This record gives sequence, structure tokens and C-alpha cells, in this order.
Amino acid sequence: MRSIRNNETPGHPLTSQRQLLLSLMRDTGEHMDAKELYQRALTNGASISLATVYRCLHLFKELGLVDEIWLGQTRCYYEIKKSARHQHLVCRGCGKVIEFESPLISKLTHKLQHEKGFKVTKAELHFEGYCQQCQHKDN
Amino acid sequence: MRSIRNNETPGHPLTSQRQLLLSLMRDTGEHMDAKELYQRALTNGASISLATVYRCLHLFKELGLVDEIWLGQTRCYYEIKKSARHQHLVCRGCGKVIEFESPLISKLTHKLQHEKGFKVTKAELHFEGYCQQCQHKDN
DNA sequence: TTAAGTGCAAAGGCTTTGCAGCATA
DNA sequence: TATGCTGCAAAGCCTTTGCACTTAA
Repeated sequence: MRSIRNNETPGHPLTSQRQLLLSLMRDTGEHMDAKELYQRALTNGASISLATVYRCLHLFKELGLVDEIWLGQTRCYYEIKKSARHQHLVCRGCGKVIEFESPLISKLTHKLQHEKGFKVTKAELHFEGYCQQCQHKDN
Repeated sequence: MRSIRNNETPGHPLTSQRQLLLSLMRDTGEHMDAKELYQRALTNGASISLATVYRCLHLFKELGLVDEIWLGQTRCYYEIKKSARHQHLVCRGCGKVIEFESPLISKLTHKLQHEKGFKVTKAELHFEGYCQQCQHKDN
């Protein structure tokens, strides 16, 4: 994994905006879309534009610093890459996103590589449904 | 599962546009986005608008006739609901989408229901990577 | 006949991009 | 100093919506 911080990739200066965005993502540790990240940056008093947030997120993704995930609803979220890959569970009642891990994914990944010769670079498992609280409301 | 065809849901007339869209989706059997479906309809000489395609897809989804799936790239696809749930493998080289099935999903679904009390209504597994041909090109 | 669907065009969101000025290395 | 980044505003896409007309039942 390449990094902006330690000069492994010349040509990617560490601007104050990038520094802020990365630290915001590290601090919250949660998935955020571009707009949420932008608004958090503004709350922190930063001078930044939405366009820059998008450009930075693309760069981070290319450098392997963040993961891009789709949780449906045509929204695109990003989160700092973690060592342990986890999956997402979205509640259709309250919108809450629950993270969980499963070893089944890596099993399946290996199976695909061997049986279909497909080289997997990304695996995403996405569940939708209702959490315990929302099941007891009138859906 | 309710159907437009057999009068189980009064209040949803079967217009020529809906008839065509459903048969197009049944014939191709593949996932398509709204625009692709629209263009196929035009090719068939139909009189239809993109807005209608979107409205019909929403209706079909609500009636449980089609599934909505996200394959990344901020694009939303639809496909006729099949009895056997399958998952998707997207090649980042050529864009090809390969379908496959796995019993692991239903295992995991049951586990979530029992261990977390989460009622799962939809499970989607999405892999990205490179197919055999594209691995041999210069990526 | 009447509730519901359709087409058109406009509007809404989110994302990308051109360009001139600014900042990092 | 030079390459690359930023902000702004405009443009691009995809999707939704208002409204008047049309159609299935």
C-alpha cells in the first residue's frame, strides 16, 4: 500500500486539505460519502470545496488508502482501509449500518480464483433488512 | 409474489409499455439498467419514454417482479426475479458480468438472523477483479 | 367514465471538469 | 521554480417530478 505521507509516491504533495480529510476518515473510522466528509471538514473550519473532496477521495482510492463501497440507493461511501475486511448490514427501517466480519468471504474468494480463474480484487457482501428494534415497529 | 398480469393487484393496469418491458426483461434474462432497457424498447419500435421506464421499474420492484442490484460505478441495474438467487462477478478489465451461485449466502443469512436478530430481506454479494482473458493483458 | 399511466420538459442530486490562481516540494 | 492542487462555476449524468393528455378496465 502506497502512502502520501512517507514520500513513496513522488508527485502527490500532502496538502492541508488531504491531511485533514485523511485524519477525519481515520478519526471517525466509519464509512462516509463525499458530502458528509465535506461537511465535517467545514465544521472543522477548513477551507475546502466539494470538488476537492471528490478529487482527494479518488486519489486515496487509487493509492489504496480508502475503500469504496456501495450500500445501494445510488450512494457511494468511502472508508479508511482496515486490515480486517468487514461487511455491511443495512437496516431499511432506521438506516443504521452494522458492520460484521465473516470468514466465508475469503473462502469464496479462493474458490473463485481456482475454479473460474477469476482474479478477485474486491469482495463485498451487502445485506439489507430490519434490525431488532425496527422489526417491532409497524413496517 | 404479486403480478400485474393476473389481476391480483387491482389498480395496476397492464399497459403496452409495461407488457413490453416485462417481456424484454424476461427474454434477455440479464441485468439491465434503465437506459439499456429503454433503448431495447426503442429498437423494438415501441413508443415509450425514459421516465416511463423508470416508473415501471419502480413498480415492478415494489410488486416483487424484479430485483434491484448495484454493481458499483453508481449504476443501478434490474433483473427479473429468479427462483435461484445468484451473485455477481464484475471484471474491471472488460466490464463483463459473470453470475454465479453460492450456498454460503443462505448460511450466512441464517446466522445473522439467529445471532444478531437481524431480519434479512436482501443479500447481495459482489466481487470485482479480472477475468482470465484480462489478466493476460497489460493492466 | 374514471382512476391510473404516459410523454415531455424541467428540475434535482451527485459527480466531474476547465481554467486561472495558489501551494507544496 | 515547476509541477501539481485548489476553488469556483459550469457542465454532465442519471433519476425524479409536474402537468396536461391518453388509456385500460
